Amino acid sequence: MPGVTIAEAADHVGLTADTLRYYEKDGLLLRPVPRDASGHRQYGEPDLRWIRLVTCLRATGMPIRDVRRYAALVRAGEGNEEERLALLHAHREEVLRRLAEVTAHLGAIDHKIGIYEHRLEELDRSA
Amino acid sequence: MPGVTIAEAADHVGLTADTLRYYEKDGLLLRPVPRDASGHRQYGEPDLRWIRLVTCLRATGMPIRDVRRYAALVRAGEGNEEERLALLHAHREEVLRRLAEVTAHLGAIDHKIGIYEHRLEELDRSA
DNA sequence: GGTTGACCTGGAGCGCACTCCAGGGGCGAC
DNA sequence: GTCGCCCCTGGAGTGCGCTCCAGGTCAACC
Repeated sequence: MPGVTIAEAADHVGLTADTLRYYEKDGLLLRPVPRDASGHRQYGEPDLRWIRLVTCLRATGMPIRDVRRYAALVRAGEGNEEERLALLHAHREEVLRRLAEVTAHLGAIDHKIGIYEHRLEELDRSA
Repeated sequence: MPGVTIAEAADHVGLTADTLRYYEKDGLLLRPVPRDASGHRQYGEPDLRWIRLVTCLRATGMPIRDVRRYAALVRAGEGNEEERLALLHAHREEVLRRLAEVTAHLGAIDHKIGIYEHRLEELDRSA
């Protein structure tokens, strides 16, 4: 048994079967997922590993089209490592930028929360 | 001059005029923005302050519908502070959850970057 | 008084990332 | 052999959050 079904794969990586088919059709995977005799997909460990990396990229906000570009680079084989690295670096910078932005805005919200808490305390005391 | 034009307001808060109109129509603001004699919107300082808070909420990923709920609470006036606070708290928790998730996934990507950097160094040395 | 430019409205359109569906095939259990 | 279940495909539909557009008003400037 060299692979798992799409339902099992979905379960392992935390996506739905529909999403896995969509990713494959959209060129996000390194190869067409192998099939068994009746045409059902059989995900091997390498497929799952790659999909887990894809979910890391997606979960950090990389757009589908960039994942596709990255997959294309890996698919093209050795020799473009600089390009892959540049893509990952650019993404990393973008993620850090967004983390900083969210953190800053969260600070403002925390401030607001503090104000409400203070106000409610006052009400409590005066009650 | 008790207010600024929509273009100026958009500029101040970092949104577009279209988005400001959309927010207003969608119930994200505390009140219909006041108009001048010819029907043009005039944003006052309170409007701008509120919109800045809205952008904080949006920038941290709060869905439009939750911003609308929050706006409705504030519009309803005093007496529902606990509810507002609960909403903000829930959002805060959600943001922290997402920050942690992104940070974790970013770690995996950093690891990948490290691998490529190492590999490229090796290539350099052997060249 | 004609032109320009900013604003108005209602509503259509768009990009993204899925998500769902109809219609059909294969296979093991009873 | 038929029931139930999982899988297949191509394509349509969905939700979100804007973004754009046509057609019109108004004030200012030349």
